[in-house]
Order: sequence, then structure tokens, then C-alpha cells
Amino acid sequence: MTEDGRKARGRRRRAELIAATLAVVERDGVAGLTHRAVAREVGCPASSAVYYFATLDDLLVAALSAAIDEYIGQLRELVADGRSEVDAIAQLIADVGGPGRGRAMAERELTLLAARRPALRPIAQRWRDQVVEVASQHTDDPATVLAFVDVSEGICARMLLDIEPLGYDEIRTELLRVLGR
Amino acid sequence: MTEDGRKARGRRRRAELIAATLAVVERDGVAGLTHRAVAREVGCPASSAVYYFATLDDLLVAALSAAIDEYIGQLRELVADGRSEVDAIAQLIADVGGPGRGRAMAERELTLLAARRPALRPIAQRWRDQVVEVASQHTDDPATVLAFVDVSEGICARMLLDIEPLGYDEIRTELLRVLGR
DNA sequence: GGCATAGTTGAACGCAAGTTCAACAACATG
DNA sequence: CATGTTGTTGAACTTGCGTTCAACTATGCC
Repeated sequence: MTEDGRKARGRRRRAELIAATLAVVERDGVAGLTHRAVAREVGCPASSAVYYFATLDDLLVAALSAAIDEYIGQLRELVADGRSEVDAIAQLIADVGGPGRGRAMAERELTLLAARRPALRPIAQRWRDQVVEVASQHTDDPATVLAFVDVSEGICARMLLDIEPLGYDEIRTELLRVLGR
Repeated sequence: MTEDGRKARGRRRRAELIAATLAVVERDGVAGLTHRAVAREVGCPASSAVYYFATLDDLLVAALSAAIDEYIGQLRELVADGRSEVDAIAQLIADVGGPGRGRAMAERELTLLAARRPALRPIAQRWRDQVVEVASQHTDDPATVLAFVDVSEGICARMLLDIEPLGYDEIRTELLRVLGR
């Protein structure tokens, strides 16, 4: 039994639209997100974007979800390559100062939006849960886990704001330090 | 030599517009900020808002500056009342879970915007410098200062996102912990 | 081949935004 | 009081948005 070719194309275009949404948010921020802008990015009519995502909220939810999934995937990939979990997180954060800056800004803007829109909250929580899991493998102290999550969030904010970003080694050291190593 | 009454009224209206800008950003986010929205908030014609702040960026800069100044003022006031600096910061962050939530979200959204617009960056830096100063009075270790800034930033993010906010005592404990106390 | 379903599109509409500007009011100055 | 400057306003204009919808195409099913 073969699959419906229509639905296959539908999923493909849906994925294109989500990628375009992230590109738009990276470039112009959430404020610049419109159905038309996403459609322009893909090169398809605006009504197509509306067909798949009736509201802008639908686009935001899908985009944040995709961004978080990608981060979690990168984390797992780094770990699978033999890096320790903390090293992997340090690497991800270090990238924020380089090629990952745009994506990080988009993710951060969407996460902040979660404070306003409940629909985004469980998605944003997914990444926090992942960080909690990493910290939990290094300590049993709940306060330490708390501090680890907070400090990684804080470093990320610093990287986006500061002119001079921290390097991988410094981030790794700070993360290990909060774990008491 | 008396002052020009026109300029006095001008400053008053300017202040009204800045307060209105913060109110709008608290309620609707940066995305909802328009000259017309600010004007509606004040109850004046839109062209008046444009007269004082030609671009939306001008409004954003003024609003973030005012918000940061207010936070710094609150911090100094708490210290003047006899609280320790760390206790004062813990109190400010604790308020984010309560009455200060709206303002905190506005401040945070504007600070994040600083990553995109250089004009906002030195203003956002003012608050970070203040936190650095507080930490510096408790330690000489640069890494500890770094961690203190990051963790306070991280707790703030947690407070805005989480359903169950941390209480004052927990925040104070986490801050003292990162200082090594 | 014929029919139903899923996907796709362009056009039209109403609304709210930023921008511009000419006219008006308030004030300081001589 | 007369004059020039500063502040202030409402209206007109253009642009771009979300929304809606009727028409159209491609695909699966019998």
C-alpha cells in the first residue's frame, strides 16, 4: 500500500513553510512574521501559507517546536559522538556566538513569547527538561540542577547581548563550576 | 530667568508617552507597539506621538532606558532601606512572579531586542553593570561575578516561563549559593 | 473514464499602520 | 502689540496586513 502523494507533498510544503518561518524570525524577529513574508520566503502564494497555518500562532508553535527539536537533536548527536553531556551543551551555547546566533535569537524570542501565549509554553519546557536531564546525571541535589539550568540560560543571554562572546572553554568551565566540579 | 513653559509641557508629555509605551509593551509586547497605540494610551492625537518620537525605535530606546532606570532606582532604594544588595536583587526578582511580571516581560523583550538593535545595547548593559557591581562587593573572583550575573538572568527567565514561580527565600538561597556562601 | 477528495491559487475586501503636511495655537521676545 | 519660534493637530495618502472565497488542479478510488 503506497502513500497518498498529495499528503506527501503537503508535508513537504509544510516543512518548507516552517523552515521559512524560522528564517523570517531570525532575520526580522517575531514582529516581522506574517503569512505573506513566509510565503515570499518559500516563493509561494500567501494563501498557501494560510492554508497550512490558519493563524500566525500556528506558525509560531510549529517554528518553535522545530527549533527546539533541532537543538535536542544536535545535543543527542554530540553525545552520540562521544562528547559528555555538559561538553555538548557548552558547544551548543558556544555556537550562539558564531553561526548559531540567528537561530538562537529566534528560539529565544519565541521562548519569551511563551510567557504570553500558553500554547508555546510546553514546547519551551521541552528544552528546559532536556537541560534538567543532563544536570541530573551529574548531581542529585535539586538546587544544583536548578542552578545549572539557570546559568546555562544566563550564559545564552550574555552571548546574544555581549559584543565579545565567551568561548567554548569558558562556558564549559562555568557549567562545570556550578555542578561543583 | 524663568523657564520656557512650552519646553516644560513638552517634557511632561514626553514622559507621559514613555510611560504609555511601557504600558503598551507590557500589555501587547513589542509587536503591539505603534505610534497610534501609544497615543491612544495617553489620549492624544497620533501625530503628537510622532512629533516627540519620530520612529518606533526612538520610543523603544526611551522606554527601555526608563524601565532600566526604574529598576536601578528600586535596587538603590531597597539598599538604602538597609537590605543587603543580594537581598535586594532577590526581592526584585521575586516580584517578577507577582506584581512586577508585566514590567519584567517588557524589560526582557526590550533587552532581547538589544541583540538586534545596537542603539539599545548600552542601555541593556546598564543593568548588567549594576548586577556586576553587586557581585563584586562579595567576591574578587571574576568567574564568580560572571556566574552571579548569569544565574540572576536565568532565574528571571524561569520566573517568566514557569507556572509556579520561585519564592524570595529560594531565589536568595540560589544567589548566595553561587557566591559561595 | 468518471467522480470525490485534497491541495492550490489569485483577487477582492476592510482595517490599521507609518508618513506627510498645511494649518493652527501657545509662547517668548523686542 | 507685533513678530517669529516652538509646539500641536487633524486629514489625506500609501502600504501592507489577515481574511475570505470561488475557481481551479492534481491525485486517489471505483
